Amino acid sequence: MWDHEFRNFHCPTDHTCSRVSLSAADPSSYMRLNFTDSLQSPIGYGRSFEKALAFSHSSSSQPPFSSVGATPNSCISYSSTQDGSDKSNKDCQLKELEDGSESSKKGNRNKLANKKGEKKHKETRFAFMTKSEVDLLEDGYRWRKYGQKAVKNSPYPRSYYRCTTQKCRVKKRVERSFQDPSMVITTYEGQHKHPLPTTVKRPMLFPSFMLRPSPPLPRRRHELFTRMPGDMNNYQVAAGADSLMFAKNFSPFLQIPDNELLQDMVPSAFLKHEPYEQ
DNA sequence: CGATTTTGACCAGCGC
DNA sequence: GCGCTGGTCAAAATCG
Repeated sequence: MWDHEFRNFHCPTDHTCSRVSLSAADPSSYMRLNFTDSLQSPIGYGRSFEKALAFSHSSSSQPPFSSVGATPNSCISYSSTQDGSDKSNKDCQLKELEDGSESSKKGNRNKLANKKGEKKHKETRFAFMTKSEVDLLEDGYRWRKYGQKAVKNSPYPRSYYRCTTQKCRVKKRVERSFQDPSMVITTYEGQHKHPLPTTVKRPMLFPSFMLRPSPPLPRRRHELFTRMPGDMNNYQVAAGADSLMFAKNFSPFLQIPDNELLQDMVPSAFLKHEPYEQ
């Protein structure tokens, strides 16, 4: 069950992918992953999530990796360190975030970005699972749905959203696990470079409501689960929607101060605020 | 009436 | 080359 769920999150090769970069500002800080055999098993879904890996493995009593110099504004992405070589493990490489030009004209969009010999650039992705009744969790940003596709072997469709902020190219995908319909898989792609919208609703999971002393409890819960394939019964509850202090609960893998937020540690590469670039 | 969602069509990448 | 699949577009429908 779980193996299927996270097939896309595996390193899609049989290489040892053992480094997780934690901080965009400080590349020297990183977490080290000790992948289990299950993670190194060849898998069939290689096209997704090969750039970012943000799940922690909790099937053993020992944390599978420890944080080293993690910063609050850490970004989690993933790369391979096998032999220090890139040639044979392209699916595991870490790539820096880039802003490509937008080419959305029908019929031209992919041709322009995919000239002869050039591979289409893929933004860094970050994926996580939440337990929720609703598919779309509030993260403080405004999203516009631009597509929905049926997922193979699943009765639940995958929805595609784009950040509504002008010039922001961040996307996210939301799909419900067909093995455990209570679980929602959310995948962020790209990085926000603008502030949170001022008119947005209070985020359910992400932190703007932390600015308020005692926010009312949301009616729906979003619990963030972080784990890797293995023991389904041993996942980590990393976040509860009624509190953003959950970050400390995440700490078996990420050492986050008590007052830090999920936004500060997990999807920060995608949610962190930087001066808006016009 | 503008913003958002729905949905069928289209396109590219990949495997066979 | 062909079929499958994932991702995106854009017109129409719906919403607020």
